[in-house]
Amino acid sequence: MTTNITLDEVARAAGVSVSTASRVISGAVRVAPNKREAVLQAVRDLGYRTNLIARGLASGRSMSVGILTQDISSPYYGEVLRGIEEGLEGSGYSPLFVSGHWRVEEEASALDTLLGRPVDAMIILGGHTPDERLIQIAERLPLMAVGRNIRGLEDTCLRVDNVQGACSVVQHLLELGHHRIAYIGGPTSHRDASDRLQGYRQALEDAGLDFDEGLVIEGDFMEASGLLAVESLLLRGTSFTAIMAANDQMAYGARLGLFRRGIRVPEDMSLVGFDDLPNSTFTTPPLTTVRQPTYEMGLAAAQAMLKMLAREPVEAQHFHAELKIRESTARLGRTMRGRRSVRV
Amino acid sequence: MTTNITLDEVARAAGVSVSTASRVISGAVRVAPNKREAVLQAVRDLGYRTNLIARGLASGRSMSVGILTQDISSPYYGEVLRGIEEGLEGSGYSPLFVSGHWRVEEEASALDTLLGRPVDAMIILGGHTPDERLIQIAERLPLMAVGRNIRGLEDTCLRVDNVQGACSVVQHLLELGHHRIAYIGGPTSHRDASDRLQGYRQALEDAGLDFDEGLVIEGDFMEASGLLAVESLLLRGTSFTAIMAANDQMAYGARLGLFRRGIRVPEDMSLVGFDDLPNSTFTTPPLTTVRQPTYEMGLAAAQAMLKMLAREPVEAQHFHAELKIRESTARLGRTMRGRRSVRV
DNA sequence: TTGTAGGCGTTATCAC
DNA sequence: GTGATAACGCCTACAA
Repeated sequence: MTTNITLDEVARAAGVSVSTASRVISGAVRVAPNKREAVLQAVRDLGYRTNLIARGLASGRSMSVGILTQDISSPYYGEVLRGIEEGLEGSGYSPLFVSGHWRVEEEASALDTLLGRPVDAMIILGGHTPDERLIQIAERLPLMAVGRNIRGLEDTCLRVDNVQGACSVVQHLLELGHHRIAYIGGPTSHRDASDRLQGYRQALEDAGLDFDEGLVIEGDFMEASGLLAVESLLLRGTSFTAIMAANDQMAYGARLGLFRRGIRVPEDMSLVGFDDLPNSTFTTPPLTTVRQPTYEMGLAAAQAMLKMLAREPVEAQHFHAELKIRESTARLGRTMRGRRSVRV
Repeated sequence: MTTNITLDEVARAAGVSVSTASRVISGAVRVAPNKREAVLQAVRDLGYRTNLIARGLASGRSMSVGILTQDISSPYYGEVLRGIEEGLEGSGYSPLFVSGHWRVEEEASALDTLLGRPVDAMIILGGHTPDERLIQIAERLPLMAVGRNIRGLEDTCLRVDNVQGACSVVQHLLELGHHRIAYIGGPTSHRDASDRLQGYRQALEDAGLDFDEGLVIEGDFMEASGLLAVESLLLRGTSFTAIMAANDQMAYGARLGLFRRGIRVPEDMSLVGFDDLPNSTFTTPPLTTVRQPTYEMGLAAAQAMLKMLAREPVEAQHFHAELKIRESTARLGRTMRGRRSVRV
């Protein structure tokens, strides 16, 4: 039990009524300068702090926004969270983070937690919650989504074009002379994963190349699966000169798998990721990847949400995925003399 | 404005009083089975959800705990946050994360935010907030700290022995035959940093080796500073055969710096980090480092805090730092033939 | 401009 | 067991 100073005591100390004290604290309304000072003085003296719970009940606004993320320690969403935090800075709203771990039931209970608080608005990061549920929630409070597309709420969904991003990777590799590009995909249930795979296929098709099932393998977006994927690909015996992973984490795993086999990147094998995690600048070699403006999207989501809370209209925003060419990709054949076979 | 179903409506629908409805919802007290069922039915029918704000006001407990972290996207604290989340699971308490970014004023306002909500308890992760302030807060509500030591509150501070951890690194390197061990430290204002430096010095002393200023350089715990540190060390012209970084992030940077110079790890140079970030298993080569049980500490912090909330006594807990020997360290001289000079 | 009083949704304290 | 009713701390008409 936290027996705090209440507005009542402040008012008494300042010799004014609670309402006057309230007005001073809340700011907006005009109050006589002398009384205002008296109140502020009392606040300082007593160390008063507005009880946001009480204010929330009285005003009907909790001054908190719910953020449904999938993993609080995810390097990918971490950047988005940072952007959201930044965007909320100084707005008076506090973020309330809950994690869904990509499991529908867990997301559902996390959403219930947020609705039960209740929060004034929500930002949804990815996840598998059905569109219907989100639309339902959006009817009751401002809702923004990052990294997913909700049919009917397109304007409040912040996404990058994963198809295009994946295309640009393939094009880059093709330009470097690679024709046999292995693909380590994400879980097919995941929208980003399917979009990126689609980009890979489309770019190959555009280049007049056949899609080869034998070059594709499915991972789960985690490092270990990238490692295993490389092992599997090598065991298959099909030849390839570049690997494209559907995200950076799997690319890290793939990198290690190649390292274990003594296959050099990029001399023997080009490697590309997707996401441009903070770490990708510092891998050895730095990873060619696709940068999504995750921080910016978090920031934009927060700002758009604040607009909605202020009943201002928000319009659709587009974010571009940008290919970051670093040192994990190289022209095919340039170092052919030192090249080892990638066949096992 | 979220016009929600209220207890009142539920009670009316169930044909009972609000008090009875409240009792059913809250659980504890006994209620006639038939009325209980009627209430639960009404809850389902109307889709009632307890308003935690109102409950908080009435009960004096907000059922939320404040977590002061430094960076919501920090890979190090991320693990702790995950542990805390897990530890709170099913307890009814929700975590409220705020970030201080290692800046005293920002931490102070973050703490104010938490106190103003108000939260029922707090967990402090690192930071530079003065001990006095934390002690002051701890008098009003249960408080646990991870990664810092508050004089007078030792029992509620979860830490690992950084000195010992750093010692074990040096010992490992000495055993491998390294005598010239460069050290990339963290900011001196940082307690973990000074402890680790102390461990480095102490281990050298114990081994009868002189401490060489020229082998030590100060970074800021970020990757880029590790890269710069390697550059500086090489420019100094002093020779060394191993690098010990005060955290993994700087070790990543150092790794890249060495890579750029064509210095191989571990053939030409052994490299050790500290923290065992999730990524360190997947760098090339996997990094020898010191594992701190961060997830476990987060979990333990949450559990201890729940105990305190239940007015149960908590006792001091000790966590051990464990040297994880991986592939970035090797015996000196073993690959001497292929060795390049590390002098520039 | 200021104060009084009612209400926000729930829990807690009483009687019954 | 159950049901009125008074808090909880604040905001906000409404009246002065």
